[in-house]
Amino acid sequence: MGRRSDHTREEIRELALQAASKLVREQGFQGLSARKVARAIGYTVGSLYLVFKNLDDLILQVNARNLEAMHRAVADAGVSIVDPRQRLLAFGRAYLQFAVAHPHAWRMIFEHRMNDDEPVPEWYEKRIIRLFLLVEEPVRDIMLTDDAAVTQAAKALWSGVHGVCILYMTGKLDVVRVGAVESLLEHLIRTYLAGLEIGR
Amino acid sequence: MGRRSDHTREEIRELALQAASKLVREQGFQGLSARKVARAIGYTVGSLYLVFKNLDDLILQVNARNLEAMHRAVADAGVSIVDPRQRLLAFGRAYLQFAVAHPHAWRMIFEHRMNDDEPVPEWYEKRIIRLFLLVEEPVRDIMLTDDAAVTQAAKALWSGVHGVCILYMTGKLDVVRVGAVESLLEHLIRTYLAGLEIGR
DNA sequence: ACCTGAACACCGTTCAAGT
DNA sequence: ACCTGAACACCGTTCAAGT
Repeated sequence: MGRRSDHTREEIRELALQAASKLVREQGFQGLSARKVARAIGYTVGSLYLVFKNLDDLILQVNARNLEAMHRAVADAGVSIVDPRQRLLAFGRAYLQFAVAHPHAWRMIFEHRMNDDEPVPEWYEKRIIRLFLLVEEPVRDIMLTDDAAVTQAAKALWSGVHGVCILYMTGKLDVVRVGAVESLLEHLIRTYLAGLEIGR
Repeated sequence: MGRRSDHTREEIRELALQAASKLVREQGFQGLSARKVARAIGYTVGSLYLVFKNLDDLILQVNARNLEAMHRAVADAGVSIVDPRQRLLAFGRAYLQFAVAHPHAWRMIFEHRMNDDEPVPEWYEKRIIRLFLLVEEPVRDIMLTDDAAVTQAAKALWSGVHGVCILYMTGKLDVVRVGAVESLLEHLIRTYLAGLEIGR
C-alpha cells in the first residue's frame, strides 16, 4: 500500500488534533490513545508518527490550543474592569469557570506528564507562565511597587486560585452547594489581597 | 500448578504493598504495574487479583499508608507550638517538605485517578479530609469564632498551600533558588492570615 | 515519497485447569 | 483451596516492504 496523498501533512496533523480533542472531550484524558486517533481519521497508527514525534507531542499540541483558549477566556473576563481587586476576582472566576466548562481539557493540561521524565519543551512552559503574567499587572497596581515582590505575590495568589480549582476538580474539597467553590475562591482572593495591603 | 501456600493471604498482601511502594519510590507512579509487582514478589499476576480488587485498589492501599505518614509528619511539626500562626506555618512547611522528600509517593496521592471514573471509596476520602481538619483548629484560634467561616478559611488556606506545592512539584512555578518555594509558601500563609484578622 | 501492516514489548483483567 | 498459565483486548513505537 502507501502513497494515498488524500491529505497533506498539515491536513493530517489538523485532522489528528481535532480527533484527539474530541476524544478527550467525550472520553477524558484516559480515553485518548494514538490508535484511537488514527482510527478516527482513517489512517494507520504509523502515520501519526510521520506527523508527531510521539503521543506526548500530540498531547502538548492539544494542550497548547486549550491553554490559548483559557488565556483568552481569563484575559477577556478582565477587560473593562479598572479596579485591580475586581479584575483579579474576575480572573479567578473565569479560571474556575473554564475548568468547570471544559473539565477534561483542563485536567489534561494539568495531569499530563511527560514520558521518561523528559522535560517539557520551552515553548510550552511559556504558555503556562503567560497566565501568571496576566495576574502581575493588577497585583502591581495594588502593591504600588515594581520589584520582585510583585512577581512573588502574583505567584502566591495564582497558586492559591489554582489550588482551589484542582482540589475542586478532583473532588477533594468536599463542597456541597454549587456556589460554594465560587465563594471559597472569592474569599481566598479577597482575604489574600486584604493581607497584602497591610504589609504595604 | 497451584496450592503453594508459601504465604497467607495477608502475607501476600503485605509483600505486594511493599513491592509496590518500592517500585513507586524508585521508578515513579508511571513505573508501577500489576505485572511488575507480581514479578517482584515471585507470584503470577493472577494472584494479585485474589488479594486486591484491581490495580486501583492496590494503589489506594499504598496511598493510604503514605497519607498516614504525611498526616503524622504534618501533625508532629505543630506539636509544642502554641501560637496558631506559627503552627500553621509549621504545618505548611511540613506539608511541602513531605512532598519534596517523597516526590513519587506525594504525586501518586494526587495524580492517581480511578478507572472508569469510579468514585473514590469513602474510607479513602476521609483520609484526605483529615488533613484539612488539622488546619481548622489553629484557624479557629485566630478567628475567635466557631461557625462555618472557620471551615471555609481552613479550606481556602490549605487549598493555597496545596496549590503552591503542586505547581512546584510539577515544575510550573518557575522558581530558581531552593528556598524560593518556602518563601513563597510562608508569604502566602502570612498574607492570608493577615487578611483574615482584618475581617475579624 | 507516502503509507501500511506487522512486529515488538509492554499493559489490566479474567478464568479454566491443574495440584 | 490456592495458584498458574494462557487468553483477551488493549497499549506506544518502529520499520521493512509495498505502490
